[in-house]
This record gives sequence, structure tokens and C-alpha cells, in this order.
Amino acid sequence: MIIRQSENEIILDEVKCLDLALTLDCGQAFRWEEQEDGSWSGVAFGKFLNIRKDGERFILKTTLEDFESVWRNYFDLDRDYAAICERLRQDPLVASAMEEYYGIRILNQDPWEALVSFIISQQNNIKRIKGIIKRICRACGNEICDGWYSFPDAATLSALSVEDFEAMGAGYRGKYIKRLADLVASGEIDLNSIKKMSLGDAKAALLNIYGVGIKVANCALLFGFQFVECFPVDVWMKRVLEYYPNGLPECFKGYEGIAQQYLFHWARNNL
DNA sequence: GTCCAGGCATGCA
DNA sequence: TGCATGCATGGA
Repeated sequence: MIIRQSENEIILDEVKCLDLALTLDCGQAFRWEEQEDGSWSGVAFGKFLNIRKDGERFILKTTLEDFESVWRNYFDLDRDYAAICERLRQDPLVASAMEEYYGIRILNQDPWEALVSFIISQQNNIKRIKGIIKRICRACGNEICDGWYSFPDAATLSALSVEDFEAMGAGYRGKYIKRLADLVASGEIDLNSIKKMSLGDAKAALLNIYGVGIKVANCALLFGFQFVECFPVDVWMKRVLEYYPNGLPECFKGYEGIAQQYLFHWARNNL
């Protein structure tokens, strides 16, 4: 990867395996919107970003400082996806998925945002998940630039009531969000320390949270806590698992989450 | 009208 | 441990 700074933009050359639409709109993050010019805009870690592909290069409307402190890790740019995908391709189903859809990356999102988002995701569809999160951000996030709001922190959400979340469309998940916000805001749970735990300890800590089961825990660990070996199983992945009666193939080992995201996308389009 | 969506808590055996 | 049931909401 070659990084250059040009006026108010960062230009990236030689980035392998990054398809913006696949990565930003594949159900792992819920706050990215495609613009009329084909670029993508969104907010993460309290920062706004517009990113587009121009030929073989990517152009990010951001500063070098924000690129280094947020977006470099957010897009997982220091991981060798080409090599990993080459290995995952040993599995024929992943290989056929990659022929259709190449360029999915696992985004390293904020743990708090990922956890709340995937609590909302349960027994829900992606369009509705996006709507609920957008209303929460509009209601109590900070407006970073016109119309784009940060994801509110735990203290802010803790000030809301269960009924407030229900009014924003969260349904029965409102009580889960409220209780989690209280736990994090009070310091009873420290998500950043969970991020430093072993996978087993981190998973146990998340499963202890009201409203967090094995699926939500695995999604949060994969998308928000950088455990790329997690393999979330939802209703779509249950259908995919019928193709693996003997368990997951050896070539997934260590990168189950990346394989999972290809299979998830394949399932939603083909099953 | 019914069914479904990136499921979980609860009660019961 | 495993299984049945209720749960909010909106689009198909």
C-alpha cells in the first residue's frame, strides 16, 4: 500500500482486496451510504469519511492524522488479504463466492458501537437495523458535519429510557440497550479491557450481558473486538452450514470470520 | 392476512 | 443440557 497526501485527500495505491460496496454494505456495519457519485460516506469513531475508488486507487476525504489514527485500522489495511483469500479459496464454496464477490474486508469497528448494533440486529433485518441506528444517532449523537452524526457514547444512551429506544423502533431490544448502556456508563463493564482478553474470556464476558447470546457475541467479537477467528452463525449461516456436514475446513483456521463474511454474502444472494 | 429477519431470555423437562 | 415459547416491527 502506498499512501499519499494531496490537498484535503489521502490517496491509496496498491490496496488489494477492497471492494467498497461489498465491504461497507454487507451487513457488518450499518452506517455507510452510497452517494450519487458512487462514493461512500459514513461515520466511525466520531469521524466522518467519504471514500471513493478512482481507477486502481482509493481516495479518502480525510486528513493524514485521521487516516493513521482511525481509517487505516478500520479498513484493516495492514492485513494481507490477498494471501488470506488465496488460502480460503482452497474451499470450493468460498472459491465460488469469491469469483462472484471479491473484495470483502472485515472492518475493525468501535467495540461499543458494534455491540449495540448487533444487539439491535437480533431477529431483525438489515434495512430496519440501519433505520433504528440512524434514529439513535440523530437523536443523541454529535453532528460532525451536515447530517452526519456520531454514534452516541454509553453515558449519553444511559440517560435515555427503555421507552425512548422503543420509540426509535428498537422494539423489545430497547431494554437490552438500556441495561448495557448503564453497565458501560457506570464502568461496571470496560469494553476496552475485554478487547485485550483472550477470545475465551472475552466471549464469556460478552455472554454475561443481558440480551447478548452466542450470535451477537460472535458478531461483536469479529466486527468490534478484532477477533477475526470468530464465525457468527445466524439464520443464513445455518443454511450454509448444511454444506459443511463435517465441520469447517482446515483452510479457514485463524480467519474463520473472513470466510464467514463471503459465505454470508453468498447465502443472501443464492439461497 | 402470514412469514421472515445477522436471536435471546425464560420456563420446563 | 436441550427444547418450546414469547417477543416488536415493518417489508414482502
